[in-house]
Amino acid sequence: MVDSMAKNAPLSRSREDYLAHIYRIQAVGHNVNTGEVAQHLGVTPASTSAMFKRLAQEGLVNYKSYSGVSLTEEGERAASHVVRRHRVIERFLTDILGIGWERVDEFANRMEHAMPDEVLEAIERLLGGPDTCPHGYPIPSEEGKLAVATGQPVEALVAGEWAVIRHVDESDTELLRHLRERGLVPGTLLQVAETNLIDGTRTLRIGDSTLVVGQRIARALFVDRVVDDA
Amino acid sequence: MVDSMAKNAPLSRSREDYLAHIYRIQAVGHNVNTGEVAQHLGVTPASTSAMFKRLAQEGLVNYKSYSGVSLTEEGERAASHVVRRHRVIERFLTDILGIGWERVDEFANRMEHAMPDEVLEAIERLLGGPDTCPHGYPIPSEEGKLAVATGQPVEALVAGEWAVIRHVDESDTELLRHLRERGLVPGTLLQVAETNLIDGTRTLRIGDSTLVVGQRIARALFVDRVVDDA
DNA sequence: TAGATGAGTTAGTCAAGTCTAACTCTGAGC
DNA sequence: GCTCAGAGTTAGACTTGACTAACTCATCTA
Ligand SMILES: [Mn+2]
Ligand SMILES: [Mn+2]
Ligand SMILES: [Mn+2]
Ligand SMILES: [Mn+2]
Repeated sequence: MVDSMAKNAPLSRSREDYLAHIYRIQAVGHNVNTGEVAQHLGVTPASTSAMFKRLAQEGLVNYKSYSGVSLTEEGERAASHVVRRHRVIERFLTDILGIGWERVDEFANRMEHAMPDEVLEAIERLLGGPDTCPHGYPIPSEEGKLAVATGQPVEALVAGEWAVIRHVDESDTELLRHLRERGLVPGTLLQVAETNLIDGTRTLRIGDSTLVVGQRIARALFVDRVVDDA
Repeated sequence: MVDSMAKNAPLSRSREDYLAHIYRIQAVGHNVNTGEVAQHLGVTPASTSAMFKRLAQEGLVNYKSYSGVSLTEEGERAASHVVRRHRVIERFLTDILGIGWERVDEFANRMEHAMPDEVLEAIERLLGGPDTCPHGYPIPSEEGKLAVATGQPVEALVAGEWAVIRHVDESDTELLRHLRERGLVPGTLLQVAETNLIDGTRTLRIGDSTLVVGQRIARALFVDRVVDDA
């Protein structure tokens, strides 16, 4: 309830993008350095440094020169709102409008900054309160609570293990189309039948069919192990 | 087909707003002066002058100092796209999301700049190709063709005349709520039963009921006369 | 433990878009 | 035809957020 001197000016588009990317990097446990943020956002490290300083001044991140940033409580609140908008919009685009999941991340990146709260809430009601985006990432609640994204890359599994796909890397359009065409979507149960350590390929069993995938895919699919109690 | 040196950089949000407002003013036959645009956009006349110069340089408007602007062919194409997005979004907000018509203009003003073409087309398909916004204004076609908005204010009618509401002024939230509650929406048939020239009120007959309205409403309702062939 | 390497920061510049204050043009009324 | 009020324009400043080029710091290696 303490409002901590909140000037209620809405955040600029730029700030929202920086915060959301910091949030996503933080969510996978990495510590957030200038270069990684710059790369994700397609700006120079110099610009990122400048923005880190502004965000720190405004109390949205903790920033120590040469050692990266972390979100403050206020920054995390703001960031989770943006990520929430992003993921709900993605769901809307795929589920209601029928747009392919390989394109919705890009579209949501634009739309996430221009969506009034009331509109977002109406969309969420229409969708029936989804809890993940189409790529499997959890949607933060209104209050900023986020279900922890479990999962590790298929690369980490050994032959014989069963697993369920939880989420997939959403940054590569080509790869996403590829995955969907092969049924490699969140929720799918699979078994690693064979791992070929020479060339990095894996043979996956999905239902009745088998599929050989290379390293690129083995790193983009995040799964939870399932105990084989057959 | 002639591309006339089109650098395909997308227009800035600001340019889109200026162009769209110029378009709307031009559509009702007014000539477009600095002050009116400035007022609509909530900026100073100085800023508007500066933008007129930029738009002229880019070939989007014809501009002669001290005598206003008009859209070039290219400017009209760009402007009609923005207005089209605005009005389709309004329809989406009212018809699919159930948001009240008094708020959708404001929301659409933000969203109109962040809506990819593919998303807009999908929304339009979902709506079944609407041809007006919720307030009755025509939606320009993809190619920029616009059905002419007919209609004159109720103020212009004399006692006894019948008319159909075509569109309503959409800028005033309070007024819009008021109108909807009284059934004064596009498509409604009414008769001016009486005009009181002393205080500017009119008595309207709608279906079985009558309604006394003042000047504010009489100027906000745009109607087409209907011949009374009873 | 002294470099060297590369990530990160600072300094300086730029473009877009806004503002205020001071000006200049236009046309309505005399 | 003057004149002058008000609409419109110019001048100059500011903010945001980006860039390049030159620097500085941290760390890893020899
Ligand atoms: Mn974005
Ligand atoms: Mn996603
Ligand atoms: Mn707008
Ligand atoms: Mn409308």
